[in-house]
Amino acid sequence: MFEKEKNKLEIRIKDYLKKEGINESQLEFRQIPFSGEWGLAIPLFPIAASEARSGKKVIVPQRAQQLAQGIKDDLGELEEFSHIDAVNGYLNLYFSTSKYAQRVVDTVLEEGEHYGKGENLGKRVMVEYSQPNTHKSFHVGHLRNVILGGSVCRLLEFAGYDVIRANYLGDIGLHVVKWMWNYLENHRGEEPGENKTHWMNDIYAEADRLYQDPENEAEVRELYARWNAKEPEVVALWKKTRQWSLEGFEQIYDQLGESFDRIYFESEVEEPGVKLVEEMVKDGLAQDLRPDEPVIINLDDYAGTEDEYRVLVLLRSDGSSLYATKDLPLAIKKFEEYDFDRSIYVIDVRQSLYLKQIFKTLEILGYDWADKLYHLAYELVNLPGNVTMASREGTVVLFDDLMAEATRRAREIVEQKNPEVSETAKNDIAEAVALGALKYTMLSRDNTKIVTFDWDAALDFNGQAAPYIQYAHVRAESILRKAGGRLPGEASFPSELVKAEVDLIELLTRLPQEVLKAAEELRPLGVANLAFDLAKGFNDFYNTCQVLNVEPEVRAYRLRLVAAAQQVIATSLDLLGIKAPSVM
RNA sequence: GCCCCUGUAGCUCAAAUGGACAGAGCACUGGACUUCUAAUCCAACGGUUACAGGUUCGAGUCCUGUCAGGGGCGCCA
Repeated sequence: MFEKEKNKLEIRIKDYLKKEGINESQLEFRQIPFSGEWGLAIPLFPIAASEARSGKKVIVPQRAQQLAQGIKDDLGELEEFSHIDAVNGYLNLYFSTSKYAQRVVDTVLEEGEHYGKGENLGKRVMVEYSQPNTHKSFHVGHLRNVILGGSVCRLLEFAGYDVIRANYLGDIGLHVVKWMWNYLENHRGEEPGENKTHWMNDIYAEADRLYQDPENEAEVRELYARWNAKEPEVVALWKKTRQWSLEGFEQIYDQLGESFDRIYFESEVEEPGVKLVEEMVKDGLAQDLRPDEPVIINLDDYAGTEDEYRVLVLLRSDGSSLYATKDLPLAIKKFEEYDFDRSIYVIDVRQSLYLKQIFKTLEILGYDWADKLYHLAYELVNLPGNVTMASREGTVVLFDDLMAEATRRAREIVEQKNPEVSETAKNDIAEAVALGALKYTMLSRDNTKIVTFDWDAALDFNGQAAPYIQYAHVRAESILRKAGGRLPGEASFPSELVKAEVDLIELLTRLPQEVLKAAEELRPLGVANLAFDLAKGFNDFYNTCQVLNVEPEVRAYRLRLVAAAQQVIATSLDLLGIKAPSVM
């Protein structure tokens, strides 16, 4: 936002530095980190240090301060800045607040929901996320994946990428056959109820228990063989039941506000995968050790490394497929279909080595786009005591159970805070708050950090949490509503702003850079933090500055500031996939 | 045995990618509703950034080692 000022300064400062005998210098612009202050900060340490390195006898901190002072004296008075300080080796330039405050607010209001948005980059990024297994549950561990993947997609889109959302469903394998066996055995003819995923999971969990019995296991194996042989009856059942799962997932994605452009199925890449592996064997790339051992590729041999890529098993000794068998053709298919500039796999950290192997294998196969594949790893959601969530162990918190409880609690609070709004509005608010809280918990910690799921923490709506941010948004909208819904078209800002105003305006300027950073690093955390800071800044402003009951000139500029804050809070929440309600 | 991640306030987490006095929330203590929604705000309390070295003008951040926790490593997904 301040490129013009920065460029102008840079020229003048470099001129000064040249006079000091410093020809090559990289200027670094930062924000002044003091609350209530607003402007550009330039550390002079790097320049002093490079002088020291080039043999000049200087003491770096002293020299930095000396340079800062020299530049300050050389610059004299500048129109854009109220005052300039040379302190601790930094050159601090404080904005003339009225002019810049107005520019920030005007820019936000003019650009509206596009404020902070990047130019179209003409680059295509595919993001694969969610990847649930059909016929199974959808638990809180899966939730982190969808929330992270969804937010990353939004960030990339906002940053200017063309994003393709892909999902990859595990629709084949032993778990499916177990499910079908139990269905035929104990639930024949039944249909899913309202909540399809939960129902599917109950049958699966039961199947898994029954499978422990060797007799049942034998029956499952037999059904597996019939299914492999593509017996029409079994295939028909598979398709029908898979559809139930898909509809169940659709319910969940709707609720989460996610949708996909392309859904891949494991079943569609299995055959191509087996063929590909056979070819790799024929070409001498893979070693076929059957019948006693599987088909493998020794990646360290190709990479010239030791214990880095290890051995990847491509096909079981009985000829049946593995994950790797299918992930190779899947990657190829994705590239053929979408010709992406980048392909991101949102998958938990345990698969880091595995994906590294897949990418390496594709490289060995000669696909020059293999370097465009990227594994976005994130840590698990565990239960207290570091217990991993697993349907088979019964150690899971199902998404719909959590969602129902969170919504119920949110609903109670709405009832208490806002008894006069309509029932449907109450439900909408409760859902937005509950879902927002769940999402924010996942997004406001780093991808590399394990989330320990705890009911009390997950359902705590206080403090640094989505409802706090949503509430700030509600307050802003409320003021705007009471003002009559019309904003003054223009308003000049006074030269003296109070601290809360300056802080809030400074926060507004941070959105574009945070979005850029978050998209680049595939890390929504910074935006999550900014959303909270904005809300805090707004609440502080709300508390210290009257908007409606003040003189017209003050009312005018503050109304515009409120509108700008409302916009930026809404945008940052939107990037996190969190709804910004008008009332709560 | 090798590789990856984590270790910051009692608890849960931040920290503009090496910069100014390490910041929030929760919990605890005290205060603020007749004024734009108190799902709010203010104040106080709380730190040798696991430990030991090193690099640097400057290290929570980079390097080496140690300790602790988690994860991964030929036919699970």
